[in-house]
Amino acid sequence: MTDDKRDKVKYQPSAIEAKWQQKWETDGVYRAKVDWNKPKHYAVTMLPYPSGDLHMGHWFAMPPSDTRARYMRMKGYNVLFPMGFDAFGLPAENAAISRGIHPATWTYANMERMRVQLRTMGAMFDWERETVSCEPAYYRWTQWFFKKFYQAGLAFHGEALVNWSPTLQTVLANEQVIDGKDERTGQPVIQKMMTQWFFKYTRYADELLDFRSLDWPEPVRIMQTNWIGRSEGARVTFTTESGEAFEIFTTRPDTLWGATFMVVAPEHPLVKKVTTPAQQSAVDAYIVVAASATEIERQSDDREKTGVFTGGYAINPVNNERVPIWIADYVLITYGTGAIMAVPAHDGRDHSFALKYGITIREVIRPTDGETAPVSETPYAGAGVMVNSDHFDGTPSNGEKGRKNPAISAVIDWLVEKSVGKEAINYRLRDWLISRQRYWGSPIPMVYSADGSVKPVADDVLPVELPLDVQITGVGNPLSNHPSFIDATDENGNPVRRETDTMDTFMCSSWYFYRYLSPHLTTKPFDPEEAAYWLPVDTYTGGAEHSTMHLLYARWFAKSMRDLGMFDETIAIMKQHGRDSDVLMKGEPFLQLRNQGQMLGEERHGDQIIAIGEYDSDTKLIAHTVGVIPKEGDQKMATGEQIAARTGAVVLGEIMKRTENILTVQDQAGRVWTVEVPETAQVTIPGIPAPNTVNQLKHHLEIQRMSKSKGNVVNPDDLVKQYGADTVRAYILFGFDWAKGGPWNSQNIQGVVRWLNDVWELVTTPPDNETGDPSAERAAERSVHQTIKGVADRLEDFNFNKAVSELMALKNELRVHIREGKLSRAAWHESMKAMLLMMAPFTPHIAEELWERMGQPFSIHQQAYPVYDAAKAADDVTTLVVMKNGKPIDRIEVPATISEDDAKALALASPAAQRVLNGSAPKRIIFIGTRGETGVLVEPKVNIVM
RNA sequence: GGGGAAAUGGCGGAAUUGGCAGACGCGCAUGACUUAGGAUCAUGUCUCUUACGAGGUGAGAGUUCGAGUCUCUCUUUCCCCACCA
Repeated sequence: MTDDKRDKVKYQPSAIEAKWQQKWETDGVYRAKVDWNKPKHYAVTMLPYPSGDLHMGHWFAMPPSDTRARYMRMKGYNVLFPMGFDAFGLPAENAAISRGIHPATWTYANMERMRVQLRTMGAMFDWERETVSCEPAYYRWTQWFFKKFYQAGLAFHGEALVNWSPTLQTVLANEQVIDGKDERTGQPVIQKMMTQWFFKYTRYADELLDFRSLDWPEPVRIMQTNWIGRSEGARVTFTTESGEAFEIFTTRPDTLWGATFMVVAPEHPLVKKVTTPAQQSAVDAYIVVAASATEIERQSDDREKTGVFTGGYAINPVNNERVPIWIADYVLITYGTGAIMAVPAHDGRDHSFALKYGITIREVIRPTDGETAPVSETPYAGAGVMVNSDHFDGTPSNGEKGRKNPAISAVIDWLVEKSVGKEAINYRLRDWLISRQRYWGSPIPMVYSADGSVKPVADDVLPVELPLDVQITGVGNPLSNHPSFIDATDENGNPVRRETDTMDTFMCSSWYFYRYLSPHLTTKPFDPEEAAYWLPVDTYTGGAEHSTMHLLYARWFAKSMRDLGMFDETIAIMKQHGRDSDVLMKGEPFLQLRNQGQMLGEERHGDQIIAIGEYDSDTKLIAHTVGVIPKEGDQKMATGEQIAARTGAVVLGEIMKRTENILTVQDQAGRVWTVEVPETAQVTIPGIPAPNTVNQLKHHLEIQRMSKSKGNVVNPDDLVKQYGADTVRAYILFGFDWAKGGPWNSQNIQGVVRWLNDVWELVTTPPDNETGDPSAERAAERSVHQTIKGVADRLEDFNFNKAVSELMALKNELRVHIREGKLSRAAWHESMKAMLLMMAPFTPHIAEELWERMGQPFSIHQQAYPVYDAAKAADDVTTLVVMKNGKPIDRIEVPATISEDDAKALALASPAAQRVLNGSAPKRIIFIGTRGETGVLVEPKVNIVM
């Protein structure tokens, strides 16, 4: 290394990153302004909850989204990429309870810290549009939406089960309840009915099933479809012996004649009316037990299906048969009508219930083909013909649901004629329960008059402000204990009592991307002038865990807003500008959706294992005994080593991987062993009762979610300090499949450290030569243009890791040419410029710094993405792969313009082909190859079939 | 229980439409340079085989000239299930 180079300025992220972040901010480089002369791109990444510190999960979500947004900007779009905080929620109250800090103090302090941290990402957030959901200026409009929905009949009062802690006199979140007990106090939690506010979610159920205008991942569409859970069937009215009518929903009205008992949810109002004195105590006891289980537990098969006979009977309207009414917790009051007819012959759950309690099983659908076990043994849910069903006997039931099944169709018509039932569609989707009995949320802007009637507060007094002078103790609801909040007067001066429920925070996050458009507007939730230009969101990115709830709520909101005319003004302005407004009429907030995966904690070192057996090869052991040695078990480990020394046929080390019964074990010397554990081997795992199996060893090598309690949290601030934001960004983009996530690895980051150092070195060290080697310069130009296309294609598809790998490969190749002195200064200049432009979305700071050092005008982030030239990217030669039955046997360099016939001839003449053919004639010769844009053959292959 | 996804070298991952499996990195090995190296540079690095070759994408079957990719069965792991956000 020459002295000249040693004196050069090294790449020091800390010296450049803060400088450029400040410059970008002062120059307003990322301010997004409406400009009808430019195409727009509205990119949103799900806004964070201000939990305290920015964690790797935020870094994993945001910089990639930023990279994509920056790329779109360089492609010529006017890009809006805002940021905000979803600032209401439970953790703030938990902090208040455990640390005595007011939720507002805690939340605002967290946001202050996170803003600073967010800025270190070097993202193009337009901070002038920052939106914070817990500010009165924001939740004023959240309340306004509630009021509009209420006035339109979309909001209503209803009953719902909640987790109620009698000790704390408060409602608990599901996550606060563990094994039926409050996680904080360990006191029992029961399921209690409460009057709550709902939105009519199911009104849009069918429209929400339509994804035709959306570019969304298939799994999300499937999950939402299943979540909505549309099922076709019938509602049938049964009556009790005393004449009480009640409805059931069934998808199988064709099996009505096989209903040998009824099951109602323990919470069903009918229970009180039909329970006989003899059964009263058993029913009461069962209801108490059922109240302690959550819905997920109740639907779980881990629990045995239980139930109690009420003593009451219903009359089956189709045959006037007397059927017993049971209660069982597998029937949920929140689904359907909370009551079912049980047909044990043709439903699995009903079948096991009937067997357990000795209830009659009657076949009413008989399979027409094949041998089938009798229904007394196995329920039958397939196609067949109706039997034991009066005049319907012989009607074919084809196994389909709804009208597509002739048996169901015929029975429904008959039920209607008899006025005992009707065709019905049931949704698994329930109405949206938006009430929360919590403090730290937006108050619901409703008041109760003395006569018990309820009405919204007047628009001009919105927002109903959340009082700050409250004591958060964890007992009771602070708002219910706050007289000056509760007692109010209406616009006529009459005394009223305020609603003390606050809103589900999903309400806040259902419309924040409209508020970004005009966060300071005081007259409307959003400015139609801005909305007409920016809406809808073009690209929405975030975690897949929001697939069903948040995303469905936001879609519901958009459809409701559309139908309430809230986009009318916006649409009028769009039309003035000649923009297609149909996109808003679809009521879809996010046109394109992409999910990132989850960042996991660094792989934990697993426990040591000792495997004793016989060597099968130098690196493989067949074990007859396998034991786990806990980390703290040093003495035992010493014993293990002694055994190792004595017998030799021992492997002692850490499990790296397990596939079936094959363990990969790394010993302390770093050698990797394969340990096969036959079924006969004895496995000992401390803490797990014997006999143990090799499958249970999985717990000893698990990769874990990052969490403070597990002590595997990687702090992004430390990484930024150590490596710089660009390096952290680059590693996140390069080291993972973004859609999948994965475990953090602190070693792998070295790869991108070297990449950026190399780029720095290349750009800051111009070659001296005025002329270069033409073929090398052509090769460099070709690589640059292939990379321009490669990176762009990858970014379109959110394949960040492959995009970075192509940039690395380009750097590698250019470096070789430059080191060999084969690029002229001009060629170097051109290729470096293109490389920096391509890098700018990924590593914005170093790209800007080097751009400046090359004497280019500020800012690189206001330049266009390099233009791809197919002719310059074209290859002169390509590799022809010769295959035998699909397996490559030879490779031949050929001109890229080679014809199919020439390729076949060359392949057959190749030495490898001659050898495998050995004089015989091939069965077939298949040519595989596509012509690229320039007519050049891409990956030509010849497959010789023998 | 219901729903969704995933499984590729020692590790992260790549393979765009069914067409050269392992790109790009990490790590490791050997060498060079160095007072030094956790810097840098060079070379190598799926497995088996002395070689010729053969095999190989969680397991098993199938479709195909050709399967990591499509179909079926199975195993394992992760995520979501309505008051966490």
